[in-house]
Amino acid sequence: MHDICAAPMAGRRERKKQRTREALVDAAFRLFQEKGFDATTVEEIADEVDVSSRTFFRYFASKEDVVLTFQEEQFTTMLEALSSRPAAEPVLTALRNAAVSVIRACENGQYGFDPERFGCIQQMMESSPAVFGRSLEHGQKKQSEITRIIAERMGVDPAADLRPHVMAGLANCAFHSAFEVLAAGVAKTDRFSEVVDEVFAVMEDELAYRSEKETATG
Amino acid sequence: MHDICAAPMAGRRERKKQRTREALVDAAFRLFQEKGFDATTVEEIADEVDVSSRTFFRYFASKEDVVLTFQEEQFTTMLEALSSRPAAEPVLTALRNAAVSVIRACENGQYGFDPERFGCIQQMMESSPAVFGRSLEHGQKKQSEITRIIAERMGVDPAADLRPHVMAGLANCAFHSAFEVLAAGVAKTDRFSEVVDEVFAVMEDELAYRSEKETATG
DNA sequence: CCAAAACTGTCATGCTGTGACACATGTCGT
DNA sequence: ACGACATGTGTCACAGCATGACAGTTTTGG
Repeated sequence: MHDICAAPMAGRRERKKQRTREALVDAAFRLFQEKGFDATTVEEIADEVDVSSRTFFRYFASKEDVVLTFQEEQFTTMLEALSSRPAAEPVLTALRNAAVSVIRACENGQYGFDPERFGCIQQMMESSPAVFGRSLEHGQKKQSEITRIIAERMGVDPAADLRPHVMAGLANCAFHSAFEVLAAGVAKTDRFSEVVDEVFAVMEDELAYRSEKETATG
Repeated sequence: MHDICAAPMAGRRERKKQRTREALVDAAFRLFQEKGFDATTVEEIADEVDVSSRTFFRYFASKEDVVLTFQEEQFTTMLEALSSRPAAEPVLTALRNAAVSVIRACENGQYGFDPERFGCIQQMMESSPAVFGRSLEHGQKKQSEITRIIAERMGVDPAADLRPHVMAGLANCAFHSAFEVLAAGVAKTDRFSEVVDEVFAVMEDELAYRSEKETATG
């Protein structure tokens, strides 16, 4: 109860939990890839690791949560990347660079990311609406953290200024669009990072072009 | 079986179905507002109309579907508005005007929209993640229709050009951002239409501003 | 008025997710 | 090493969503 050191591997119990968790994730992804997300039941996943279904739900709030765990990791990494972008960069550029660099890291297996699993997630997003929906939801929930960082970078108060919120939304939007474009087969490449980069490019170009014209709001 | 006239009110059966459907929607929204979306069960809704739960699911694919029905209507109206925007307008301006006009119509009770129900939906989006998630999902699914119209307007092939996809994504994004901003209490107004308009304005201004600077992607 | 089509209710079933309680295991102070 | 306490797990029970199957009823149309 002293909490002397917040080390990740305190005792045996912690290690065991960690192992169980990883085993569950492994089993889940294996089954997801074999039979698809929807066709895989929580019971099957739990059986594979030889724990009860109840235990599964003590580790993950829902079946989708297994997948979202990785979104979470990527997201955290992205936030760090964003924070360390030079202050001289325009906001959208910083977002673009941060996003692209992290996704590239996933694809290349850097920082402990598993490229195969990354691909598997992409597949599931396309094939299972439930996963996709939860992912959108998760992204929206996490958007506030991006907003905070952007507001800091812009030197404005996020409670009184729309702009950081909208910019954070654009980042989220870029992800979704990239997914949609990839699923629709419109992109020339299969690399998610390149698609995201292109999407950002389109945003910048298209909106810049737009601003040359009149802003007739009538 | 002749299908001589495709009139909406063919026979008594059709009318009855329509009445049941409306009764279900009414009951659902009443209960949602009383007890909240999550606390309301399908059985309660069905009981209120004196039909079985099974019948409820013959009208709606899910509980969330009751709410999404209205999103659907608004969306359709928005597509029509978009199609009839003058071709001279830049794409984003057309999207902005189409979106704002439809939302204003909802708020003012035009075209048969119920402002009270519109407000109720807004409330539920904020309070129930399930509804919000499904709404995002739905929006993403419907995005392709916006894409098609925009592609037509731009005179490009949506199967080979990213731009219409990204622009459609921006429209979706504007909605989400508006919701988020509204829920966070950042906006100076409570009118959804005004918030959406502002969000579009920020997109245009901010990205135009950005384009003045260098596009250093390194 | 009768036969086909469509709608509904009932029943059975599967899956997700949660609460309660007992049992086993790990942890920590002494 | 031993006992007290905290924590994790299994089992059981349960509510809710959603779907398939089948039988009974109403509507439709000739």
